[in-house]
Amino acid sequence: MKNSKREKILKAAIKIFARDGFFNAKVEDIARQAGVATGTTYLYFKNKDDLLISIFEEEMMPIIKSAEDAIGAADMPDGELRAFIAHHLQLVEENADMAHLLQVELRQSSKFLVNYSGTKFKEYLDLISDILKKGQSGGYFKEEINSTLFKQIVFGAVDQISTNWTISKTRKISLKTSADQICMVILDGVLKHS
Amino acid sequence: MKNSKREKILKAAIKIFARDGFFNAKVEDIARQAGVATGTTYLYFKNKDDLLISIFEEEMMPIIKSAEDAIGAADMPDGELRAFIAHHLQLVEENADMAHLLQVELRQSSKFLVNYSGTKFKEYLDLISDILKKGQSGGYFKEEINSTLFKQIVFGAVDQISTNWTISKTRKISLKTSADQICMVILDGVLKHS
Amino acid sequence: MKNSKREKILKAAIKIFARDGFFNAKVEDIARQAGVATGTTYLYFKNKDDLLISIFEEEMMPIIKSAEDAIGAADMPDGELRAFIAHHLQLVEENADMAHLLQVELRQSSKFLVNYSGTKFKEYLDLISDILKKGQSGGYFKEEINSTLFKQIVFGAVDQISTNWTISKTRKISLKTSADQICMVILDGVLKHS
Amino acid sequence: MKNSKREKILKAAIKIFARDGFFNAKVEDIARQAGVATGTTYLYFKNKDDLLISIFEEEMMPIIKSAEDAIGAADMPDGELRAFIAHHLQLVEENADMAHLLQVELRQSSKFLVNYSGTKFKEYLDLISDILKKGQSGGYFKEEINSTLFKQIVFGAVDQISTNWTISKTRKISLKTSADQICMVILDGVLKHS
DNA sequence: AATGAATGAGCTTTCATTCAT
DNA sequence: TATGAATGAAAGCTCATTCAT
Repeated sequence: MKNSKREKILKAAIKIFARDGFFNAKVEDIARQAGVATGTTYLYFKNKDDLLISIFEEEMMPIIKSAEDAIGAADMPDGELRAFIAHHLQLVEENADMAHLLQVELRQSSKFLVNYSGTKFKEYLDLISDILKKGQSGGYFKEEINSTLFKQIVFGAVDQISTNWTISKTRKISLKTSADQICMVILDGVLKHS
Repeated sequence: MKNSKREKILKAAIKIFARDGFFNAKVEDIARQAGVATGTTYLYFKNKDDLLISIFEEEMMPIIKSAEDAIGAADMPDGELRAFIAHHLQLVEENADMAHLLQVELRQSSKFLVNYSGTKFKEYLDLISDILKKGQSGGYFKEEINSTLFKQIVFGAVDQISTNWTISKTRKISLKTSADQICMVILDGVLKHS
Repeated sequence: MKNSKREKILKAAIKIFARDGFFNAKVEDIARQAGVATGTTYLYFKNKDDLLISIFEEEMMPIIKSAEDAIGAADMPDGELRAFIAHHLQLVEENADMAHLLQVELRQSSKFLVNYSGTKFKEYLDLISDILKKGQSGGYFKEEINSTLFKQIVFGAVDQISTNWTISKTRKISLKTSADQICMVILDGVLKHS
Repeated sequence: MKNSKREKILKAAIKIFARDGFFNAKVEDIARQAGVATGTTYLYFKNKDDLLISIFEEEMMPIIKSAEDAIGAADMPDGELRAFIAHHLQLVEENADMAHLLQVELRQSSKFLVNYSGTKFKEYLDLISDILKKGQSGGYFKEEINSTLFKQIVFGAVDQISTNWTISKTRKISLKTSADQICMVILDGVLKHS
């Protein structure tokens, strides 16, 4: 494996950034976690910032891909939305560290938000707007809903619940239940069938 | 005003934290912004962390109060929800620094999230669950929706849109339009009237 | 004394730079020598480079002044040249550290040489060309000698001997003797009276 | 060529040391310039210091030899001095990197000055004192001039002018003119024929 | 002999916090 | 109370040197 060391450092960074937060994380700790010397980190990454950026750039790819697959395997627009939401929450459950980074550290500094909202993260959010648009074309979803806002509403809701679940000690409400409830509200609304 | 100096430091901290982020903000800059000496900050606050904590503890109060007033002035459960959402987005527009802190810096470290999710911030979120519960009792809202999840869904959606609006340079979509769309989705859902 | 601390750090830097060389000198050692904490150095100087630059900018002034005085107290062009040379060598004897910096560290990097050859150091060298020009006007010195080259010849000779004297352990040849010999060669040449 | 690789590294070191200065020069850069791997450097040289030392020890030899030849080809003591000076300045012109090292980096640290003033560099300077002594024996040069000081005066003058010429961007005064003027001053002095 | 990835000691610089005034 | 100069621990990053291949 040529890039095994780089990969090891990246995985270690995810873990340490998630544990300590970007600013409190020490490069030395990341290196130790990866089983390499401090200087080795700088052979593969320009600096600490580059480490965080690389995580988002490189780790988003498989996430997007598997989300696409999940959506592709679903029937009907509402099924697709359910698939996206269920997939995201499952990801949070299986990969808590990466989820924490996406939720918490990505917001850390406007710098990152501005620079990277246009890249991989945007691609991910666009999966939601694509579902909406397709559903609108097919006559399933309301035409008057703006796709830019819709993707933020859905992601915001899912993300907030994920963040709380990650932090929560008791985890009384399962992510399965959460997924169902988010879908219910987003698809049908909170108002009783008028 | 006995505590005018303390208040000045607190306001300065909101501004500087919003501008630079908690970790990049320098206590010296906060003091300068407040028009006091660096050391004076430590007469009123234990340390830099305490400054951030105090902001949430003390600045949340009037926000909660005015949100309550806005809700109280509304008719019907759906009107209350509209009121909450509109109020929050208006707050973001009028008080961008504080909004940024709530959105970005509050998430900064799990430490803060864990310690303070149970205090003033929780009170704020509970305004949403109260609206839901009242609406459920009155027969307007679906009973099967969990209030803990609902408040997170609503806040997450509103917060995500606020964050994007704050960062966005163009601000093509007005917060007024955003409020309407959020209400539409949350109240009626995205699915066409079945 | 308001600037006593700054002055102490500057003096300490001269000593440590002279002892260890610019690159080997540690800021921590300079601070310790000055009797202050490491961080204090950065209250008065932007960085390590600024420390070296400040030495040249600020310590050259009194040197130039006292050289001017020595020249002013001398009779005749040849007396003025003798005065300059004797003064410089005396300076070397009395202030070995500063002399070392001028001789060795100033040459260190082209960066410094380029940036500072036009300032205080140039002023010092110009004392020599002024002596030449005055002597030429008075009919004492040969008109065909270029003043730009002359100042370099004289300074180069004096500087080389100073450097060797500073380094030399035995110091067999006194600086007094050296001054006489430099003057003899520069004024009359090595050739026997033709 | 058995030692072609060693020679390549040495030449590369001259170039890089001249370009960046000894302390700022990276061994990796030297290796790259030489077209070898970093580690290879350490097969031929003990460490970075040894590289600088070796340059002086080994590259001085041909310089001394060619200076000797130039002197040997000259007539009369004054011709020999002219030959030495002209040769040195020509060397500076043709081999700027090596000249820079001799002028700037050799002075860098007392360590090098102390350890190496007694070796090849001393041999080079002794060419000047030999010229003086021979001229004194032949009745051409003043007996009262000390040869140790004389060689420093001549080298100092030539070196200072070389250094300035190397750094100077305009190079208004040619090295040919410089050589003539140095000779004029050293041989006949600045004083008008008394 | 040659490689170049890996090492880790060591340095500059920052900044939250203290304390003499 | 208020000041702001001084502190010094702490961390990011560099690079001479090593060593497994």
